[in-house]
Amino acid sequence: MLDEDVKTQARSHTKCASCPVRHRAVCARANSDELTLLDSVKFYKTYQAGQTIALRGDPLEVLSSVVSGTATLSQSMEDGRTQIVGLLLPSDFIGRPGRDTVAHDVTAVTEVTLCCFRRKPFENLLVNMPHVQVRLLEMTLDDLDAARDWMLLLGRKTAREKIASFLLLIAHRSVANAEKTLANEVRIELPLSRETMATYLGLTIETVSRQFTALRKDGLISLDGTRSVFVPDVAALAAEVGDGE
Amino acid sequence: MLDEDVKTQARSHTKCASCPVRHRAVCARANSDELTLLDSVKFYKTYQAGQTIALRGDPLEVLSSVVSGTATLSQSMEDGRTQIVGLLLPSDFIGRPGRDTVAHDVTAVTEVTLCCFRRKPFENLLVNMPHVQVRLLEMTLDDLDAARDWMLLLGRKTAREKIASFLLLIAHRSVANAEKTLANEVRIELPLSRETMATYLGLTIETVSRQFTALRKDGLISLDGTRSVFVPDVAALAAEVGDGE
DNA sequence: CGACCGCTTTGACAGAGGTCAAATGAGGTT
DNA sequence: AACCTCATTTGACCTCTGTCAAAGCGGTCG
Repeated sequence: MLDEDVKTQARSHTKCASCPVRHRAVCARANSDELTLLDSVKFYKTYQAGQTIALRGDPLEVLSSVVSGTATLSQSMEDGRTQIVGLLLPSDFIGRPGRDTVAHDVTAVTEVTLCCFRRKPFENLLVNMPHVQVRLLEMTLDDLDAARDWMLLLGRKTAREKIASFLLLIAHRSVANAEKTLANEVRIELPLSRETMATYLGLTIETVSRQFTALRKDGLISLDGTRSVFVPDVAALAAEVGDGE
Repeated sequence: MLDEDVKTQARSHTKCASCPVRHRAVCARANSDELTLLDSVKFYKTYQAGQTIALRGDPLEVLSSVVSGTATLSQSMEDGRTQIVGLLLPSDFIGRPGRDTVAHDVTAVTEVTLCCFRRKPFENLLVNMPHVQVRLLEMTLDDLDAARDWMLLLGRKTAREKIASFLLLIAHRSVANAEKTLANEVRIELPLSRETMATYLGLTIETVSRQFTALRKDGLISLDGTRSVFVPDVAALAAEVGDGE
């Protein structure tokens, strides 16, 4: 994990106190003692858009939290078919204490900054950081719920429902810091290209594009450029996802 | 969770020492102190095939391990479309410490016996059972990996690949107790009906049935009745799943 | 033994989404 | 402004899987 090509990386330290994900990441409920421990061993690392962060099967030497940017977890078949199995947005955790191999490919889709910990020291510190331990289990359970929700999407939803679900997912996650409820109209900045969305939604790029066009023609969204989506009526879009919420 | 309709249930105690899942379940690495704790609070509960064990949104009052039988975790949409998001086989854990609501519908597909713990007492004991705590995180991570593997199957695999993957999954899980490697030929007893398989694989029952027929015509499997599958050449079937393993 | 019931298989057909190919558009660069 | 590149959109067509319907099969129960 985390190759050593220094040309494309940057390292630096930032005080946890001023960290943008301080209250949502694995350290969310750490007390000041725990925070001091973490602060002493962490280091930052930045990856450029498109860069591979880790490959399945690599020795797992570094665990990290996403501080800024977007990355994906993906799984591929021999013939190249690929499915994104997780979106990594700021505050998400990468890697598993207790595992010694990377389970899925990790790729930066925008410039990504990670707050990294070497695995062994982190595991050793963990016994002295009960709040971090609990938070880690909690985040893992959240990831599991998210994965299972996505299974319903992949197995049963139509292309239109998939796109609507995705737009609302991004809308929710991007306001997660601020208010928890969505306004009646929202502007969404998509962190993913059409192709990456397709890989996440179990579709092809053409189908994604056609569904964007269809939603636009139906007045459910309007586009400003290709990455900026305006939703004039969130409830109307939510009615397209098919399930209760 | 765990409704109180006594007509369809049975309760009893069994010593952990003689438990068939003692070395694979959440108690796998419990020491004798921890085991004594668990033993003192656990109780067994049996559900009939087809019975609902818990529904999404129910208050989560009981956590449990599957001792025998097969159950499913599933998620449904308003219009009835349903996706099974997890198979629960012996040794699997149901429920999440720290959550107060059931996240997915749980249904018995065969007669199922659970080893149950009331949630609050279990959570309190957990701080005194570090080995159980670690095992729980480990099992949750395994579940997460399994869910993500399934996302690849649901999003990208063809019907034939899905069936082949499923057969090999069941083959592996049913010998998990004994040897870890699969012989070159295997007999598989399916715990699921065609319909339940379809719900798990993101297919319809007709497609599942057609793929069984196709695999049989291609000599990759033979059927004895409808639930017993003989695989004469495991490697040949494995070549049909599409991915590395 | 024969009727019945639920599960499974098979058939005919339709449609959603994939494939292949070309056109359009949006950013950069010179 | 003209050009280049790459992402996106659109079009035409095809195929896999879903839908609807009927037939087959295996138990069970009178």
